[in-house]
Amino acid sequence: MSADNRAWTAAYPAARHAELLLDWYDRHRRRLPWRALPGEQADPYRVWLSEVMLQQTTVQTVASYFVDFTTRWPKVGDLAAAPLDDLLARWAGLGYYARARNLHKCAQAVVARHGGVFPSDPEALRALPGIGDYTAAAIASIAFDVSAAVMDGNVERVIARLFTVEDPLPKSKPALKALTEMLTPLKRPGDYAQAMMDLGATICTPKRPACGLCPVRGHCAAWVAGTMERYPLKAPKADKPTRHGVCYVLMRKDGAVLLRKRPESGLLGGMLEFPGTVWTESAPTVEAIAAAAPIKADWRDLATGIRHTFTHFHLELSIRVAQVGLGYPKLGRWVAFEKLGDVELPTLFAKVAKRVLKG
DNA sequence: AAGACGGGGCA
DNA sequence: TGCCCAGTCTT
Repeated sequence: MSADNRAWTAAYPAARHAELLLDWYDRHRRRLPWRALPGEQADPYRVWLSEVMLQQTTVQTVASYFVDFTTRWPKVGDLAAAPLDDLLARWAGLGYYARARNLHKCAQAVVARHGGVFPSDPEALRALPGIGDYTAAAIASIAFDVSAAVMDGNVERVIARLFTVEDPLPKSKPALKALTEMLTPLKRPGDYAQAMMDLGATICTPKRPACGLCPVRGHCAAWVAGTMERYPLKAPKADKPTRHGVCYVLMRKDGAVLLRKRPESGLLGGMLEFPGTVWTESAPTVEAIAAAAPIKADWRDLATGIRHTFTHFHLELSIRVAQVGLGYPKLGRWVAFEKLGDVELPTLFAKVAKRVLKG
């Protein structure tokens, strides 16, 4: 850290910063389905559910899922009692399906370990499935008024700019966390955390931040220097390989298609898929393609397949289609084509279905 | 410490 | 179309 940086940090007016931010939040707070009204106590169940959904996922995407979940399962005990497959079906499209499996485990643990009441202690929360540092601090501060430092990607960016942190992420995380702890107030810690995240999402954006609207720009080292977009610095990322595969869409006479269940853990764990080859970096051999067919049939190759990008690889998936009569109950799970939206089908395979429909 | 793990938004 | 975004768990 530079001498300038140390001096700025040592002299930082943390109390004034929190005051300005909370005042801005009171005037501009976003109305979101999971937020309590001003002055009302937040429901820990709703805070937990929303925070898990918001991991790696935008507010816009989460909103409708949150309403659906809380309508269907109003209390944590309702979620704990639901079959996992029902939960996965409603989660389909949100991604990171381990979150849904852990959501179910966590609901059951809250019932079993805590009598159906969420604990307020960040350490106890942190011990529950699917709750890490971020979510534990978010629940403790938002639902229980515990002064815990909440740091997500938005907060990391805001802090890196306020203090012109020169170390790249993820190496800088401990320093950013220490600065967040220094700034988090004892009063209204939950509103402070939500204010920082709102600021990062709406004003202190990755590109072209709207500093003219920022309540704390006068206390922002990057704004003073005019170098906002330089922060946060990041370590270079590895490039993604491309994998290839073939999948089979077997259409039954009555309009149902054949699906099978993926293994409970790993990529798209516990979700449904169209049968097919494994996905490999070298294109699958003719033998491997033939061996992956669910039955011998007159398979027709679609002219264009699907390209889909996962976190760590691209996938090019070719599609083969065939028709059969009724029967074949043992082959897998038959689902009516128009009911594919109601089952635990990840977006990748929803794209495959859509492509088949278009020919 | 590094890699696994989706899908949506935006240029 | 291609690039960016970013919590938790596992190894």
